[in-house]
Amino acid sequence: MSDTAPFRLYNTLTHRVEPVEPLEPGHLRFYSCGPTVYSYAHIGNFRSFLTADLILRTARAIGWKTTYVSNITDVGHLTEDDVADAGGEDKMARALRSPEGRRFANVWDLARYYTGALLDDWRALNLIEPDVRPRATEHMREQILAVERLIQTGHAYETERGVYFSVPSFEGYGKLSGNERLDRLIEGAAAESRDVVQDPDKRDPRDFALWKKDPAHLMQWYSPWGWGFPGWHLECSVMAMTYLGETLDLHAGGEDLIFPHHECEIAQSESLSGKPFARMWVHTRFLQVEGEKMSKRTGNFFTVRDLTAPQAEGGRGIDPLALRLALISGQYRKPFNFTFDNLRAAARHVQRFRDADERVAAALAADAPGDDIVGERLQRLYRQALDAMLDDLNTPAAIAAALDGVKLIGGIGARLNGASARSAKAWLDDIHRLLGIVRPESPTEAPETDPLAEQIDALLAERQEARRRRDFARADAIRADLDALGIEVMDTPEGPKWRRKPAV
RNA sequence: GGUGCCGUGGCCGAGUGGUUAGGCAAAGGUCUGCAAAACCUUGUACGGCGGUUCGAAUCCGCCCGGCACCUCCA
Repeated sequence: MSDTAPFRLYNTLTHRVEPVEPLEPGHLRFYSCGPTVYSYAHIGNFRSFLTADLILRTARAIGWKTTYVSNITDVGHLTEDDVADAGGEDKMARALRSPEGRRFANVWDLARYYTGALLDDWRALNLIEPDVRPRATEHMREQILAVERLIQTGHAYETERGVYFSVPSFEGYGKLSGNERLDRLIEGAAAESRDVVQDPDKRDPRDFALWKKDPAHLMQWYSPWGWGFPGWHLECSVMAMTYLGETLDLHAGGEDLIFPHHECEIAQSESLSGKPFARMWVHTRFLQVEGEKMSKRTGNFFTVRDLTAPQAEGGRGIDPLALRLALISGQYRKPFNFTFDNLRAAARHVQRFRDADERVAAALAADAPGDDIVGERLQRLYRQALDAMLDDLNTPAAIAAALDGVKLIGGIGARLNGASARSAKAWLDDIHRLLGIVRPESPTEAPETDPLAEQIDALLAERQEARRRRDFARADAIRADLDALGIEVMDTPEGPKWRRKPAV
């Protein structure tokens, strides 16, 4: 694939869409900030993870090798401290005290549980498994060593409460976020009237914690500065450099991470290595839900499992692939409004892909003779989809091309001979590799047996018998009964088929 | 106050100087006992005001509006 357009992404650092140019040509080294595992991940988290996933899929589609690292933050960092309570609150500790958290013996147990839940959601949404999924708690030694080195080189200092990175010691602070002027920062922060607890011994208000001394924290490690825990920003620097080298090709995360998290990562990492930390930064815009900021208070807060769990288990029974498609239906960099209308459309689209896939499989089995009448056009459509993705992940355009292909396959109908079906199959495979929306990639634990299957089959048999007698009133009555059960019946040349009606 | 993203038809959402985006919803049609699915047909929109141009949704200026971030916290 040497004739492709360049892969271009918007680089927060330069404020421009520019070609992705791996240090080692054809090998993308990529770090994506993962979540803190103190509860179930929500759909906003997953929008960011999906951006990373699509970057990988696109890179692989043009034949690149990828090394993908995405961390799990399992250290209990502090919550925002609106109440000016001393030192804020450990997120893990708070989660442990919450109604959902009481069943866990301790914070470690809690972190382990929510890590598992994250991985389940990850697979359900067809996200590519990272090559390395490092955990902050498993890289304590590296973090402590990094702090020691920063102290030795004059980039950090110790106070009674912790160890801080000295922002004035790093010239480039602010180059990512544009927060380069101290007075403006202070002005803005003051305007927010946020009283955050400050360590009075800090030398500069911008200095940030590398290590916090806290004998009360539920997660503690012993360090040269006594018992405590690492600053939040540090883990990503350390784990990224451990697995990807001192300079990464690409670093991604949610837009909230631009400042201070990524700004601080740059300061630490470049002070440690003396080299550029990441060549390119990609940030995913926050989503809104039904036009509003997603928040628990307004009741428009959704975790992945709120939507995908079966209705019997309190979820909404939404196809995970429909959720995936809905979440990527807007470009990652634009404001995105997640609505149930979107979700409904996505569910239909996923169903169209699935139907096309099945139709093609059937045609493949039948293997009717004839020339390939779709291959060329499908190839062109794949090309369009790929080009769209290469252009700063233009998912709406890519999905449009994919839907055009589905329509093309549908339009062929019965004339889908063996040769055409082979082309269509190859096309669906390609589209699926690129966008991940055609089929589930990991086996679902629940087998596809519906508890009502027996009853449904009996009713369908009775209906077939009624139809044979041309007793259509009876047949339609049975259809209505099934409809009441949430079952949709479709009469096909091969006999009746049924499926559960979509949840949205 | 600073920084950044954005404003397209009923809705979602591409397009970035002149030629069809695509989808959802809606209406009509083909097919079907009826439905569903699939396919066909129907939509001339670009926040406002100026400017540049033969020509602007697309470039420039101003204005209006939306969203996000702004320190030790995800």
